[in-house]
Amino acid sequence: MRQIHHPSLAQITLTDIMYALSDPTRLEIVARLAKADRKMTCGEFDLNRPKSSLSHHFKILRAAGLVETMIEGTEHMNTLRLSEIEQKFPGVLSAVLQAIVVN
Amino acid sequence: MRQIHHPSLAQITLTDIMYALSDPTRLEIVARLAKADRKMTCGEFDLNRPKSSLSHHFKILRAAGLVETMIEGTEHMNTLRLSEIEQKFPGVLSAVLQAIVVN
DNA sequence: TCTATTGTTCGAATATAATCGAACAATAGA
DNA sequence: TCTATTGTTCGATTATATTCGAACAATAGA
Repeated sequence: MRQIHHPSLAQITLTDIMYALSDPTRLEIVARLAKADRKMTCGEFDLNRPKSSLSHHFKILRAAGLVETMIEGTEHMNTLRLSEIEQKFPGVLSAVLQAIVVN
Repeated sequence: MRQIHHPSLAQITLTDIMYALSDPTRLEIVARLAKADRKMTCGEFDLNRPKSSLSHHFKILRAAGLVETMIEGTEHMNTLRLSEIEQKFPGVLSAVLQAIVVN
């Protein structure tokens, strides 16, 4: 477990971002992270799904570069990489987040 | 053939949009349509693929609400539904288009 | 050292998507 | 009516994703 890989800004692609956001569960996770604006453990999002399924979705969010996960004890603390994504793709993620709130 | 179904604004979902934009070929089609800013036939995008594959991608773009196709003679004229999508999800598609141009 | 907690990985089943040739449909124009 | 043009639909194959239980790994705290 120990270390978790995160892509650098240069490695993040628009298609990966779009793909990660095309699943309702993942979109929900991203929305909750944005709204909370703090580190959240995987368990806090009590979506109605087994651990292994959630772990899978977090893996995709991390691989896309949307979520950063830092290990603190036995917990995995997740944050949205909002400012970084905004730097690379200005307006994309912020507009998506706004769209989730409104719609 | 005759008529082609297009979703109404109310039927368009963010996840469908994200999914449609997660494929490089479709993203390319959307980018070309935006840049051209005019009606384009399917054949004009000479992507290196068989007709049936392109037809499949256009179908998904239409179903997501991104592309409108009007039949003129034997040709199918495609346009981006940019202003409509902007109305429902302000900033999302325009930011994506900008990101394609820059990156 | 034992146990509880948190999350990942594995493996297998199921579902969804991409790809492309061939056949088909609609229309324009000769 | 015949033919060329433009795309769609069908059907089959291959590739990717999703889902979830079970086993595993890392750590904290008793």
